[in-house]
Amino acid sequence: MARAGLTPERLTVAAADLADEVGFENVTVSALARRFGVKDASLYSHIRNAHDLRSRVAVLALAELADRAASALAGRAGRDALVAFAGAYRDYAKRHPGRYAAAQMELDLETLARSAAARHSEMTRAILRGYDLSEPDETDAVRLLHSTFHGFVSLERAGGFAHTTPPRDADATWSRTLEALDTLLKNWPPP
Amino acid sequence: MARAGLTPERLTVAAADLADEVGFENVTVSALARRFGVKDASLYSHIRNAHDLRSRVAVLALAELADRAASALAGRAGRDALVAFAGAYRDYAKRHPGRYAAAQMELDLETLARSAAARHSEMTRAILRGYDLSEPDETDAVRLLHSTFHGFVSLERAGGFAHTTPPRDADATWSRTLEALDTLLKNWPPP
DNA sequence: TAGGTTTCCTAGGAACATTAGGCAAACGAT
DNA sequence: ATCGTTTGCCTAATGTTCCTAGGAAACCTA
Repeated sequence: MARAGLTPERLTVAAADLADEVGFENVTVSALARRFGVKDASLYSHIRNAHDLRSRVAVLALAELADRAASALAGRAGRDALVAFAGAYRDYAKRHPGRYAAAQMELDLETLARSAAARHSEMTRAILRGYDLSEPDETDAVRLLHSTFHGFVSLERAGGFAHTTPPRDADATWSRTLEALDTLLKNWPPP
Repeated sequence: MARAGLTPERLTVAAADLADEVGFENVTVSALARRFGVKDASLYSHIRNAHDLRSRVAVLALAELADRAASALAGRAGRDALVAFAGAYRDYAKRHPGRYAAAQMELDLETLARSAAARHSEMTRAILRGYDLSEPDETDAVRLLHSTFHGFVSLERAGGFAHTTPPRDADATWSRTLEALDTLLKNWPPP
């Protein structure tokens, strides 16, 4: 019987694609095996278990997201950098809902350490160099930006902005939010 | 055989408690049946299916959260109101991680409409009355506050703030974040 | 081409989700 | 009280998923 050529990497990418198609919560070992035309048990030579598989998707997504953010950031500074970075973030979440959901998964500290999470922080810090903040304000601002981007994207995806009175386009709110954050970083309150 | 006295309400509360103890993703029909000492099948007279059960937990959590926020808000205005509201939000998430995770579940629009989601928006709007914003800025600010609170709590829980250099207490960042948001609302950028 | 390794298989068990149909407890009306 | 009706929990059964153990065939290497 011809072999399917499974590897942890191929499985991870396929699982990520599956997540984008049917939702991260529906990424199962069975579904993935089906996609490769092999039996469930065959996957266990390449991944430890279902949780391991999902973690790998999370790590992949974090890395991809960091790559896009890095590209967006290249050659920009200050407010431009902020807008580009945030745009890359939101765009990725829109295009890859399953991957983005994976990236939000609770990773154990070891996996988190091996992930691109640190790159995300560094990039956010790079943006802040265009403003005038010193520690610990910079760390606080990094966290605030992360929180706001993630919270916005997450609420938008959950339909939290759908039924408001008066109606208001999410894109419009997004630009205004970025303007507001820019203003805030320029007027960061003294201790 | 003595009856167990199951009702949708009791099941929902028990499922919410279970979520806080073992995590929302481990709330299963089987585990809940075990807790009541009945067979799995017995629950299906009271809930439609597993998804229905989890949605009910989500609706419960949203309502509880709205109640706490409302209490926190009572008699306060402006910056005080902002801090109290946000504190209630974060505190609930810390005390009830399973319920909070449930509240983040993607609800279908019908369930969302029957939930306390609208009360949350109204309360956030109430806070903003202490500042000087008019539409559509007010809607944008509501969304920004929601996003930031949710994003912060969500990242904090996922361990996103654990390993930063330099180290920085999450509580400290939280107070500074609220100060910053207060400043921002007082200096909301013109269109 | 023979031996060893890797890859995928079969077989099987445990947990969970769900449906169909049954019996007994609770309840309401006489 | 008792009779019928409703309701609540049961047994039984099916399908899905996760996972382990051990076997056979494909691939690699000497």
